[in-house]
Amino acid sequence: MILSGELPAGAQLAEEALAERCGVSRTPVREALRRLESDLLVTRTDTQRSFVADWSIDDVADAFELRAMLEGKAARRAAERMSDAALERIRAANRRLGEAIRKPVPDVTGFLEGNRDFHAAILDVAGSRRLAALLATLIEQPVVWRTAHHYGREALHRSYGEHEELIAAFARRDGAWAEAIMTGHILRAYHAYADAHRGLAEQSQREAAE
Amino acid sequence: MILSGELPAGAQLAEEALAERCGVSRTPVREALRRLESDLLVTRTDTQRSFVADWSIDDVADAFELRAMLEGKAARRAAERMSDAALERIRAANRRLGEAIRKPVPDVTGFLEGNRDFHAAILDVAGSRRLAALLATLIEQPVVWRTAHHYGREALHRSYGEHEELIAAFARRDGAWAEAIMTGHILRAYHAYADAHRGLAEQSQREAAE
DNA sequence: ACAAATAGTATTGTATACAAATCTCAGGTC
DNA sequence: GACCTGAGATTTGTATACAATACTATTTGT
Repeated sequence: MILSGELPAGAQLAEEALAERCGVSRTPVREALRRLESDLLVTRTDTQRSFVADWSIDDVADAFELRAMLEGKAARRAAERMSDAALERIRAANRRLGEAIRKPVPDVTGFLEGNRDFHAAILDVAGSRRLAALLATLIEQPVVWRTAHHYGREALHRSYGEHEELIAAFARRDGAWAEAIMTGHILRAYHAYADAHRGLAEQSQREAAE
Repeated sequence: MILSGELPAGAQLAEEALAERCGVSRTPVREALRRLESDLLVTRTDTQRSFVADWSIDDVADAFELRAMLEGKAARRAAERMSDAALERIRAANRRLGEAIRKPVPDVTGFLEGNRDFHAAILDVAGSRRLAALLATLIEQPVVWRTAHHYGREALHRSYGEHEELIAAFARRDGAWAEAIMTGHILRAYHAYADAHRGLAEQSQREAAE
């Protein structure tokens, strides 16, 4: 509900109300709220009231910056530990992603699935449960999720191309190269989002002026 | 209980049993288990049974490596945003730490408090809620907690000295310098732990041989 | 008119009951 | 002897009730 915007930023999340809305009791709602809070999607006041977190543009930059660092680190470790079997799995994920975006109408859902598999496979090879746990809290964020739908065809193809370059770095077991490409890959995604967001903000300003 | 070793690695954590042991109902026990699970202090099987996580030496290395990276990043950001007031707060924390270790019998608890304040102040100045959230899951770990008690007087003084050097980097607003010192500071703590741990392992092997 | 107090409402915390899933182990089969 | 099967015991998931806390709005005193 938060991701889809059904619950706007700042809305109070009363357990009872959510429970009724979802057709369950307060117990599972409480656990969900705790999890969302640890992901910073929900904030709590000092008196334990929950609200939908308000993601300022600075928060978004912050999240992307950290994600760039951690995914870069993961790519470096993955390159240093890459097996032939794992490399093939990563290649397969990017092939699927490539097919999705070459369709007459780009298949954004297919792109997202391939993208997820691609990054998950790298994280597996990196072999750090802790790194995986930290990244898990950063990747399923509202911003990441909404971004892809704003992508144009050329942005999708650029992602595919960067993935291919990562695969080249993995094939050579070059950790430094892999880290550099991955860091750039994430930061480019951030700027694509920031540009789109700026565009949207200006558009709503124009609308307000009319 | 996990930190003190009262619950050994691998022990099953049944909600009912813990609830009785702590004199509360299952509800708060469940929430605590979820939190500990997200900190990787507790693991769950695919069928939702909880056990005390087994921290291999590789897991410890993993945690320290990530902590070194993230605290290094925090130190860099802090140096770039440092105010005079914040710098004074950091200096005060290290003064307290210095007094604790100069006593006839080093005050380890005082050292730990000063150390915590020192690192917390840096994290505040770094100004990234997200970075703070990620680090929170890494710092209160069993290993970190037990390590300080193995420290000798010279190790405590070395920590104090490294903190002083960090303060010098902060005073000059030199992010790269601060990051380098902080990364080294954490990695040195890791190797101090690893050495002590190796010593303990050999000792228990000798005991088993008798 | 403004601030403090207070009563009533809303919300969260905890305990408990029962349902659903999982595990254990004895007994049977090949 | 190894492997399946199923009944009983354990354990977790969810619903619900009540207690404790926090919020809101009205009243009351200055």
